[in-house]
Amino acid sequence: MAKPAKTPGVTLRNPERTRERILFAALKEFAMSGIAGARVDAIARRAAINKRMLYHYFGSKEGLFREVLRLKMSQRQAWAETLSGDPAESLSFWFEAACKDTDWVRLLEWEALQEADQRLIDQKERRAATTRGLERIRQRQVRGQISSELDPRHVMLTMRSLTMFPAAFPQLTRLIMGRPVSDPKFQKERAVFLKKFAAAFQSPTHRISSKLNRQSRKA
Amino acid sequence: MAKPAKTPGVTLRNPERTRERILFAALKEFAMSGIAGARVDAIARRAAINKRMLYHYFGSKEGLFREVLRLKMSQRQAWAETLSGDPAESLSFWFEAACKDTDWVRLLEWEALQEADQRLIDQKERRAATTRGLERIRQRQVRGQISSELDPRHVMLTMRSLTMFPAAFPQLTRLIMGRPVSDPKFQKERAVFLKKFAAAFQSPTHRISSKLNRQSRKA
DNA sequence: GCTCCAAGTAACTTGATGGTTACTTAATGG
DNA sequence: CCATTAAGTAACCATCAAGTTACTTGGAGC
Repeated sequence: MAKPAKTPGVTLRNPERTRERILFAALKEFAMSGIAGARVDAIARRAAINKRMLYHYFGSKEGLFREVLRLKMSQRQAWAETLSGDPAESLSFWFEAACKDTDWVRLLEWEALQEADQRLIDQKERRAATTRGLERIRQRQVRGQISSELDPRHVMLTMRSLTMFPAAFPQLTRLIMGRPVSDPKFQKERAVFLKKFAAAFQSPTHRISSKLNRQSRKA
Repeated sequence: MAKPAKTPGVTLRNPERTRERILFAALKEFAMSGIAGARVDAIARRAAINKRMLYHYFGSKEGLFREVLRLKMSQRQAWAETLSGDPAESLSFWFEAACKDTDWVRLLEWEALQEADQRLIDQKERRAATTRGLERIRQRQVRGQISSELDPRHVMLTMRSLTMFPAAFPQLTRLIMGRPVSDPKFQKERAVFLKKFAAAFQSPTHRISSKLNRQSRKA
């Protein structure tokens, strides 16, 4: 009997599915507790697999963490390349993205904290992605969407700061804003603010003319 | 024999000194490894005291963490009240402060990550301090140093973002800037950038006039 | 059907770690 | 002096958690 293939998805043994389950469960646990705080047993329980399989596929807790970070990173990067636009749009867009994908922000935060100032996990690809990002900023400078007076690296660092900070420090944000970061009202309000604030990246001349236009229209 | 008081500082038993040693050691260990990652034995070793004393004074690891946070917080707040000034100055100032006192940034980061969205540690005092900070921003708005069009809360959140982010995410900063956060060259450069960038907080009219002046002078 | 390997399981080991017990000793005040 | 209390020590323990051992079983190819 050649068997009807393997009745896809209903076989008892299913390495890929198991791997994915582990990765997804690990993402959640690592985002929640970090690499030191996460419990291997908890990951196994959440993934509904035997703990041994985790070592089978990933060797160690650290190995698993690396793989989780790598996976999430590649997902995001593939996704990030697609969009471009003026700072006003991308600022608020990335801010909202950070609020929605707090797992990612937290993963980066855990990475920041453990950092035994050793080599980064996917250093090479991350460098490449960063370079591409800087290039996109330069293009926008040419197009006049961003002031050419500003160093692209500083622009990028500034944008990252503005978009990620609230999700990274929810307790401070709440203290300042009086609302939890998860509150849609806060997110909306902040997005609006960032759109206005994005003018800071525009070249002085652009900014002046647009402001003057808007004001003269009113008058 | 009435004994020469207690030959201050050289007595064998010295509760205050012990307490301080523990707190200082704990600050270091907690900043380095977080609450879950820090080893009580490591704290005891670093403080050169017996582990038992730690429990004698602080009850538990968490209790110790709370006390450390509280102490550091009160130190900083007392210190923060002193200075005021225009955004250009305070932005770069607080940025440099964050780079220098990474322990503090990391402590806040650990707090952000553990946050079982429970009540904050020194909530009351922190709320009060935040309110005072917002008040100072309003004063600067009145004085015209900050645009009155901007919501003080958003201004504050933005300033915090800009000043703390690099110290909070050294790995990202390094990726973007090509230099470690600890590099004085980076710090200087960023401080200069922030001084320029602080113009974003000034009211449009102010900005326009100053820009126009500068440009017309050239022309 | 049979073999063989990867997928999967349960129970165990080993070491670390937060917290404790049971004790000693310095200072203080009457 | 002496009693009492707080500071300090060393050895211990229960627990928890990462990683392993030793085993079973599904399924693909022959």
